[in-house]
Amino acid sequence: MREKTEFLSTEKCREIGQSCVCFNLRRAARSITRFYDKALQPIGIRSTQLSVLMTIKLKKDGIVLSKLAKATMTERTTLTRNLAVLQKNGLITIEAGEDRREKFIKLTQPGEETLLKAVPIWEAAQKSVAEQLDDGRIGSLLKELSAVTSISMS
Amino acid sequence: MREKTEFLSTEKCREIGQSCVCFNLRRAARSITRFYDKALQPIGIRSTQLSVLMTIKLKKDGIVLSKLAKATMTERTTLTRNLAVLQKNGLITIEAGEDRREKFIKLTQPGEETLLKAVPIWEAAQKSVAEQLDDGRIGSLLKELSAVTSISMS
DNA sequence: TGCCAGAACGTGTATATACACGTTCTGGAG
DNA sequence: CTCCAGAACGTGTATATACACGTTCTGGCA
Repeated sequence: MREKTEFLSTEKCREIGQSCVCFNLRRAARSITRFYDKALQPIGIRSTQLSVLMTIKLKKDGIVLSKLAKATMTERTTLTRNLAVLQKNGLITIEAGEDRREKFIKLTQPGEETLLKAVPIWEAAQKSVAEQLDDGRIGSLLKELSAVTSISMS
Repeated sequence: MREKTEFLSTEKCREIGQSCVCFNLRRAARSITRFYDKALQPIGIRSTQLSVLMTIKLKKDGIVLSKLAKATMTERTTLTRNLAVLQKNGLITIEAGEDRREKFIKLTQPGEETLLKAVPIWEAAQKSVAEQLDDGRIGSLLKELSAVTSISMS
């Protein structure tokens, strides 16, 4: 067992920084989030909230918390906190189900109206992104993101 | 000005959810972060912290906070908080520069050692991701992420 | 019927993120 | 030299994220 002179070259660091899927994905997410959030600012919601509202809207008569968590692929406890904000702002209601363990999430009227106002804003933002990427690249990007999302923890 | 019966179809919602770059990027980022974080758990750092340490390592004699923020594309005030954790855990030092407005960030010895231990872990995680995506797709993914990251706020 | 495994959920704690606003400091214009 | 515009940074506040742990409740088994 002789002493090894371990050494981490700056080259190696640079290579890791440039190729790390996690870092590059997180950085892109921060950037795109700032972009969408700024666009949504006039109607007082953020991109995360929009995606939650959209997912709730998919179910006519409300959706159970844990189902919503599964649909958005958010940690359940994260979603609990996110929903609390939406409830505070009057965009959703949270009520106990018949099975009293369950929480039913529903859109309120203001929630519906916010969604309506959000759609053209979202479309403009999405269009802007599509234009700033080469056309067609959004399709392959989404496909690759989907693959990343379903990476298993084995 | 007649009353419009505004209506948001579930079809539209589904389409938005499936094509929204922001939502899909954030979701993928959450997923990949969980993956890398779990891998890094044995050495007590997270993926975000690893990328910060790596970026610091790129500069021999420390780096000024705002430069580091630019390099990692993190909000400066976000980085301030992230660095506080690394400092608390003894991985970096933060000291005032000659220009007393500036803060110099440097790796400590434990910080260096943590980086060394992180490299093989990172390589294994990255390799695992590469295998679960089709080969070559990482390259195009990184290219598209780079394009997304540089989207302008115009 | 009584009981318990498991489902569904909340809370405590910690990190990550960003905007608005305030503070300190430097360098140069006058 | 004085003063101030701008640089560099911190703090308050709010949202987003996730793990560990605890609580409540349901349905089925003995």
